[in-house]
Amino acid sequence: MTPRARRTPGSDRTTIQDVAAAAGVSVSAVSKVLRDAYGVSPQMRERVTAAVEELGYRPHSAARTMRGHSDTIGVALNGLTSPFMTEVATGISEALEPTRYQDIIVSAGSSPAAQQNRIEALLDRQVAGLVLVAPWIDVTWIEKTARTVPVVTIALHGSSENFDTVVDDERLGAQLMVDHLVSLGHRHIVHTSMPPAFADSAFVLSHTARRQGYEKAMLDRGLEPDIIETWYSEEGGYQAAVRALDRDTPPTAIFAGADIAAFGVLRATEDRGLRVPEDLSVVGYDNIYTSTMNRIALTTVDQSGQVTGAGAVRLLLDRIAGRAEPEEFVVSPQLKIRRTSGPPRSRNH
Amino acid sequence: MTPRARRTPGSDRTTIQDVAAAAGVSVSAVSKVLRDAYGVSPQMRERVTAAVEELGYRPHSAARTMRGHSDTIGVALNGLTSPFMTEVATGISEALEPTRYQDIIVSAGSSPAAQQNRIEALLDRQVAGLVLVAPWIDVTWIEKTARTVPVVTIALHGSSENFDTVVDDERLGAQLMVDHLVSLGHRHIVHTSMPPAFADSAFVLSHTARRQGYEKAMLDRGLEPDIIETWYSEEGGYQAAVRALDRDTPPTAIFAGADIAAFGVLRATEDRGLRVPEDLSVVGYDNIYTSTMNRIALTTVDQSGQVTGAGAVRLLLDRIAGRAEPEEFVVSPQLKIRRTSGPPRSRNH
DNA sequence: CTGAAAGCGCTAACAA
DNA sequence: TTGTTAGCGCTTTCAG
Repeated sequence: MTPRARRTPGSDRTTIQDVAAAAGVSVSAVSKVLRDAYGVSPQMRERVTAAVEELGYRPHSAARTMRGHSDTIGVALNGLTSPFMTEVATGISEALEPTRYQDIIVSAGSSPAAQQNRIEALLDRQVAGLVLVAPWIDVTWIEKTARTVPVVTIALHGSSENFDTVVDDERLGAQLMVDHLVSLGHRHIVHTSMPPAFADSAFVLSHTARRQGYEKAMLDRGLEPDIIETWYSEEGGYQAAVRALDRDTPPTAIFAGADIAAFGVLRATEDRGLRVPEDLSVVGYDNIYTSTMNRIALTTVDQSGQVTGAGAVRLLLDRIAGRAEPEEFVVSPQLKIRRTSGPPRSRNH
Repeated sequence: MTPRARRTPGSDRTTIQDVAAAAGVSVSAVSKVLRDAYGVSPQMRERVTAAVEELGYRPHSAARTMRGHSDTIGVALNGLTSPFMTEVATGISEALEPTRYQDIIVSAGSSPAAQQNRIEALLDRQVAGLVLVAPWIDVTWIEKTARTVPVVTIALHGSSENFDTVVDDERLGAQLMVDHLVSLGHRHIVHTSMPPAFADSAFVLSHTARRQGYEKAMLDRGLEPDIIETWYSEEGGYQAAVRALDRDTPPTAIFAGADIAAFGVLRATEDRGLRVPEDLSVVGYDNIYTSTMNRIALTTVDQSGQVTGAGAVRLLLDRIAGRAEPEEFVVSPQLKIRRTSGPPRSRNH
């Protein structure tokens, strides 16, 4: 029962061989018990379980993986800094809790090349499935990848062939917000956005869907869309606000594409001594924690990161189990009216 | 039945064998080129590289791992919700960028059992090293683990034997804050903390170090420490503030152990119509993004998550390279004086 | 119901 | 300098 001389690193590791020897059974028996495979007698199960317990045995993940048995789900985020991202990640982890899968997260960065690189690294690790959150990557590449491994994307709007998608209904969310502002009396509403991720594609990322929702909602009400393209960041929001407020006829409301950008807008109003919402209504999208604080009280749109993450997991597990037709899971947004929006001052007429 | 008929192991994957065949050389030659090992002729290198390129070959990570060649660093966080955590994680990723290692992150949860479980899962994946951020785990277990795999902890204060530590000098940070408040004229300063992680141990986690720093600083100035133990959360801060303000002689300043708790304190002041800092100074620790906003402008202590993460990587790589003696890397905190702290109202005597 | 044995893709002796 | 080959720890036919 002495395993032959080991010479590799990690020589003190308990292997399935050790367990088999201790239990006085074959390795395949141990393997079967471990995997709950069919055809093991209760007493065999018991002996093995006891040996596993006693030796503190844990299966070698890489060895399993080599036989095509990965129980790892890879999650690629394009950064940990956005609270929505982390909420999604938390939702994924929680949804995976009761399953045999565990997730590993990589922060993939925002450049397409870096993201692709990190995702390939995940693939090299033979993940059982992939969740791509707001992938800033050519969709044909995703389609190709999805033919090899189950994939579900989050925040990518469009009809996929080989992977599933989970999206917030951002067109609706943007519409809710425009409705809110219009009902307050606003006519000139600026939206801050950022450049589309894909040049010519049937797919768009969240921010573009928000922008489209805004455009349509404005047009539907006979109002003229007014979009300023910067970036979803505090500074981006600030820049956009400066540009909007420098105009001859500044807007009465600024609808930032993201809460973080709305904070930049807020900073611009403070710089100029404008009161919110009396002089300018400022609203966002995402409902991150900071927005809920009493001193901020930003009117925004909430999309549950928890629900989003959990939906992605459900779809992914389905797909791992064999489903091949693409599915889409749509999360409903919810308007959160707080104190940064109000009726415009009737400044003229 | 097998649900995953799609990916028969070996069917569509390009292996090192394929590359060898395509290049007309042996597998070991390919392996050597891939690993930049000694003893390959330039022309061999070129042929192999060309074949790798053409076939789009990528090494199978699990197979490498089985030969003891992991290039994965595991990072265990006890949650993604704390901005400091994510900043550290970002720092780690960035510091790993130029190396051959890549990090994978697991959100380990806050219960010791769950954390241990997730860390073991990382170990099963044969990581080359481990970064444990604020591990809420029995240190003897960490010591034991660290004898098997290189480990560095973040936010764990104490002298380790088998692993390295990166800490913010939180005792100093707390002292800076007490100094600041005292110099403003405060005498009665309440500190909000949370229960120590370890019952009897030479090790303490950040929050306990902050508390110790506060206690010592108060005592050094002949002032009486006044600690309320709740939790580092908005609600925890709120509860602590309620208890402090309900006293016969309420404090003139509350030093929350974390910014997030300070926000709860702020909410309590709003509930009671207290002005900050006129009626009460409120300060925190961490300098998270929200605290920097103009509308919050929380006085706090900054500890760079970037520097912390990068420090952890440096130590870990050193240790992987062979260093055995434990090292400690101390990050200096910095006081950020903003608008929630000011002189106490001279209400009486 | 149980066990022997053949690999999974790769690295590292060891030979040539 | 290059190639051959024996495993790493596990799963999985396929016999017993």
